[in-house]
Amino acid sequence: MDVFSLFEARIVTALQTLYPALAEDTGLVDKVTAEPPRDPGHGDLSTNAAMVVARPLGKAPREVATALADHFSSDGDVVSVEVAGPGFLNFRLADGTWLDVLKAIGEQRSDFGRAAIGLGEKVNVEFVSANPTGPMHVGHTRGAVYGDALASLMEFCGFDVTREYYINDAGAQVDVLARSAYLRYREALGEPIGEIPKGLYPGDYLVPVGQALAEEFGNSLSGHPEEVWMRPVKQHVLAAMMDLIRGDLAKLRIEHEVFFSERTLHGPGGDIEQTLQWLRDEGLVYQGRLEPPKGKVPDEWEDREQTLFRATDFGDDVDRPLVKSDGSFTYFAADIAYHRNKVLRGYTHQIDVLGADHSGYVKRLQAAVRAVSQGKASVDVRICQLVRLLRDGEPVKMSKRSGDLVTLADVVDEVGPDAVRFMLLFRRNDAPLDFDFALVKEQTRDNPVFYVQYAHARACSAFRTAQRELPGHDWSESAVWSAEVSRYLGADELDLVRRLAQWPRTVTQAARAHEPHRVAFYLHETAAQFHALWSRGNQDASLRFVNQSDPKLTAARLALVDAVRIVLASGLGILGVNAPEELS
RNA sequence: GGCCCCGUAGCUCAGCCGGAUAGAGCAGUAGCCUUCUAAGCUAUUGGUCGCAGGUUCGAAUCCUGCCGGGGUCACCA
Repeated sequence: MDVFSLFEARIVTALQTLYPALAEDTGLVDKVTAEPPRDPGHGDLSTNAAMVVARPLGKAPREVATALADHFSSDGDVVSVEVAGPGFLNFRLADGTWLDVLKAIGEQRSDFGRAAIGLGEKVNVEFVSANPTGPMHVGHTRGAVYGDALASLMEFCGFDVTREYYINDAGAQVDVLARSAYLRYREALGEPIGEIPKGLYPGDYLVPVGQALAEEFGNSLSGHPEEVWMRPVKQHVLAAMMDLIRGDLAKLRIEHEVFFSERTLHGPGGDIEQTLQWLRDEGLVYQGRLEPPKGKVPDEWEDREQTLFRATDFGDDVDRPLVKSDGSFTYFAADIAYHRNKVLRGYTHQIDVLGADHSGYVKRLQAAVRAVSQGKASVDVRICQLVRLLRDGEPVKMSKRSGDLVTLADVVDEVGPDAVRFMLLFRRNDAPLDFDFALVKEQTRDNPVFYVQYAHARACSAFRTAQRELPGHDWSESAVWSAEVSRYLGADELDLVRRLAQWPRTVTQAARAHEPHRVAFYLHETAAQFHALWSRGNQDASLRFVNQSDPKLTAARLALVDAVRIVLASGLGILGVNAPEELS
């Protein structure tokens, strides 16, 4: 139950009743908004309706507003309507309306706020897709958490979501990986290997892979040319790397439903060839030359005729090569085929979560999806900006060359999945982020993760307190909801209900914008309001949720506390953060 | 040089599809615990929303140009 969207619909209906000319205007619903005013002094709900329709009606905004106000003045849910400013309409809603919301929370519980805007539509969220050449490093973490939370958020809004991981297992880097693993295999057989040659992966994580290879194959792969061992080693090491990555993701509570292998797109008759043929049939491929990039020309620039995709027809800046000089397909050719594959699997809504270094890649992906779906599908490419790790206020240095990258596992093991997830989601994805170890591990209100979890734990503790101080009553979470909330809840409590009533609205807006950080901010603000209400009991014991002399009052207040708990748990659930019942 | 992202209080950042007097946290200042609820709360100081135009009833928000910071730029993945 979303009070605001409910009123939005009623206001539109009222407008069309008052002004039949508006019945034709189907765009009206999109333009008219009903939202909580920024200044609570303006009431509970404010609409721009009069200002939006005034011009097409040829009337003054305030005149329309007055007519609307009259229309709603006899409404039972409305206590007062006022025309304000240039033509705003400010509603003050009856307490009963808010108490209805509270009851709805008690009835719907974890389903409160769940929306149907997705209409079961299929959405594919592709995220992480880290190269399968080693463990995940911190740079991958943000995209991983963002993609997962976004997927959960959209599921909560009624989308049929698939979490997908694209495995880049087709390029030359995988051969390098196999060679690196082969070296470790020889090492495991007791051969001296000395320094890891340049160009191979030096990481220790390949040592166990070499040992496993030795166990599986004995020395049967030893002393043979690459043609003999490349296939089995590659297969083995790829599987091992994906296990490693899945393990890293599991630490963050992330699980993909689909792992899509790039390799399966290649080969005769494969998706890439089919896609290329299809593009040729559509006249979207041609042989041509590209201008060298403006500014500084790369040293190895070679002017040659290439097989090009007409990306500019679909909004890209230049046409893009599909075939490399050695005759193999470009990465982008595979990517077109991959996104076409997703379209053929029925995903008209695609979301790609990429790292900051891929920002230049956005337009060509959108062009690709537009082309292969003939405009029927679209992809929203979300770029996650860099995370800077801080320890004692100093940036943590990460050198790729020396191999001392900070891994995802290092960070999660140190601060825990809850803190990592919340901190990364407590910021817009497209803004850079500082991750301060000291702050994230702190257990004070300065740490937003802790602050929200503490609010949840406090809510739970109120029930335990009731049990202790008022024994003999049923203080289960289901029992308190039979309380007479209308009789016992005061103005400050209703203010908290007003905030809880914004939860459904927050959810749908965050989902539409693909911005899970809005959920995190909402939770933080809700926690703050709850903490404030709680603390009134420090000054005045009669304001405490648990009142030893009045079980009925206690029950009513605990219903509210439970509602807070439900919404906090629901939001934390979407973010993939635990909602602990008590803090240790 | 092209493209993308960012520019809001001393610091870190929100600002919902354009909405009313631009918000929060930190830092600063002034308060609240011999803990049934202080891992918390209350009050308060502080801003030419990078600059200049445009669109309109109304712009931090949309458009254009500039300034500053970051990323990226045939064939790598």
